[in-house]
Amino acid sequence: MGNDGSAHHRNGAHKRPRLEDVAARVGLSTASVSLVLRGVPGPSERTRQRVLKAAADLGYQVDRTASTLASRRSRLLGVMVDIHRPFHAELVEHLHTAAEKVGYDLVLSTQTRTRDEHTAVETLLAFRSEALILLGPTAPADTLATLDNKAPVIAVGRRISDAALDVVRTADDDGVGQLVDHLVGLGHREIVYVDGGKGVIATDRRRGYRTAMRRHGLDDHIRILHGDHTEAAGERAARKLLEGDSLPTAVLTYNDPSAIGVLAALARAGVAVPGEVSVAGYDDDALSRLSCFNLTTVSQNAEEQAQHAVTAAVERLDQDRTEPREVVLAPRLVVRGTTAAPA
Amino acid sequence: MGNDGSAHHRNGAHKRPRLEDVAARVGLSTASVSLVLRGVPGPSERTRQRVLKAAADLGYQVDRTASTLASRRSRLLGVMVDIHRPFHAELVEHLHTAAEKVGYDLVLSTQTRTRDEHTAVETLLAFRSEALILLGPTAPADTLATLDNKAPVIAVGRRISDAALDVVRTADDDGVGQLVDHLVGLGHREIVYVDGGKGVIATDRRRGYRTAMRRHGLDDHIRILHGDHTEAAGERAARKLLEGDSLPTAVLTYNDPSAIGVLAALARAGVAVPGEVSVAGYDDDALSRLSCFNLTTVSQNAEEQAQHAVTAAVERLDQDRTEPREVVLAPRLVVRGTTAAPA
DNA sequence: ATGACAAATTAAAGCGCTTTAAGTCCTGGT
DNA sequence: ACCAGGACTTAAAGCGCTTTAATTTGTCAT
Repeated sequence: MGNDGSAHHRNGAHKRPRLEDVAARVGLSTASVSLVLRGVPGPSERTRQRVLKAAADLGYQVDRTASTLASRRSRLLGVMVDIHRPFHAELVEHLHTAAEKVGYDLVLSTQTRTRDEHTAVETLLAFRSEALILLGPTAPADTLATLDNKAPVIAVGRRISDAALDVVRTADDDGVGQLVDHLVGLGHREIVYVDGGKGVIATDRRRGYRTAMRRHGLDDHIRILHGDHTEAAGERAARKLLEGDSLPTAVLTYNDPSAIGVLAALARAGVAVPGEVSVAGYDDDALSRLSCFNLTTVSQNAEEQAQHAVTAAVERLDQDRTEPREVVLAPRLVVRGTTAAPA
Repeated sequence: MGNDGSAHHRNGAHKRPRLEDVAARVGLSTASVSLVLRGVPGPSERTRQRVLKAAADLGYQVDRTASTLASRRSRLLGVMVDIHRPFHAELVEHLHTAAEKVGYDLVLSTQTRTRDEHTAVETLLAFRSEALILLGPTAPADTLATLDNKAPVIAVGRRISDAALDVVRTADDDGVGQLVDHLVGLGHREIVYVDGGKGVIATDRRRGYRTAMRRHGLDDHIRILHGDHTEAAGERAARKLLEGDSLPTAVLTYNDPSAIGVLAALARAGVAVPGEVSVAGYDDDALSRLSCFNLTTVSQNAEEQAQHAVTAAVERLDQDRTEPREVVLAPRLVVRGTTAAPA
């Protein structure tokens, strides 16, 4: 059974039903059917019911391309993501619900190792995205500004200086500051920071560390180790620490993978965490939640960022806001098992 | 500087240029411009150059919606992913390059906790995807078969019985078999398997374990512990093992997170890996590559799967293949540091 | 010059929908 | 009866492109 009538796509057997087919079925014009299907007031209740039924019977589904063309609106928000980043996955999830609430749809385009930001964005524009939500864009500010002329750009997760763009991000310096506060509150003074290299975000986090240490009068304890965004960097930094005379009582890192690296190196050297040394990361990766790490970290609140990004887009599109706006959210400290009072 | 001329989207300042604008600029018809821009032979070389230049000057970019409508082809492959799964990210990356090579574009739609497969697929259809590449679909076979009537469906990563669908997957049973072979080759006999619960994939892997054990005459050593796809399941299983009289010499798990759970529980109990017990996972997650785990596992070869999926789609669309085809690839054993000869 | 034929170009008809202006049909008041 | 006005419905003009058939232009042999 079940081998008849399937896989006949090619032979023009049945193309997808059009508005006209539905209209013919109920003996009305396509205009009426369109009205009903879009929920526009006008058609009588009886007509509504008949059209809805006919559409359902035929399995009618509106053709986005046609309706976009006709209405001159796609009601589409283009989202550029890096599909390899778990945090982006979370953002996308919330972007979907936020967008749906205001009647927009999302079209995703990802950058990868072999597909750059530019390509990803072009794709979004080719789909007639009305606004562009860029997650963690790395393009220079003026490139983004140019892009903004084609469609409102909302940059998420990164500070952009000197560009009249909408930006939604968390205060990275504040996040690291919260970590420092947390550790100092526990009694730590020798708190080392493993850096994240160049890049706006790394810069902000580094500054956050410096500022917070100074605020606590720990200027003399400021110590920054070279690093990047990888686990390997964390390991290297930890080994460097282990070579020294005495260990600090706490290590902060640029991000979670780096913290995992620190954790691994310390474990290998038999250093107890958090017994002898406290460790904390940043980003609240899925990684950090693994019970074997149970890493204290900082969460960026994806939901809130997504919500603000969509709101920003809608304000641009439907409420003709024209002034750029920067939304800076406070990150949230997530205390888990790798931080404790010093011995 | 730089505040004039930006953010004027709203005031109808300059809409995106149309074919007609380019045509007007070079004094030709839109037909010619269209021909040139699509690389269709016909226009003279001189015309070609002039059109190309004009298009570049105006920053013209074709409007996909219009051209899809007019040509009755979208040249779009709809890809349903679960954006939270790292492996899907890898697949998407390779799907992009594979699709580009054959002149297709990808449109992505993700399922999430709040957005089910059905919604994701409807979105793909609304964009007029010509074929649907579904990564790890969970819908029942007949649902997929129905869908296949609207557009060719290629299911990736999951076995589908009794449906005339294209399927691309790796042989899960073979993968686990390779792990068993590897361990037996090292001298192991007491090899336990931590199950992945219900689901086609879990079933296949379990069977692979059973079959391989029998093949090695280890029928009496077959032991399957209850589990699922989570780290927590691995931990529970390991604790159960630790409660027993004697530990097995090796533990295989349904997937990598579960193996990580096993690793964590063993570490906590002071059991050396791979000294006392060897452990292996499945999937070659980014997780398993972390140096602190360095987990022996099985890789699914994303690139090859992506390539086959795109090929399958193209065969359906452009070479009117109508017979369904199942491509079963051999997974690849990845030996890392958690497996060794038993003590 | 002239006609034949190839090369280059274009007019015009859609694609499947939305939208606006223009109907059509009732109802009820006068 | 007749008309105003409201409630529905629809004809028709696109949206920005592709594509086919037809037209124009150019080239050459006669």
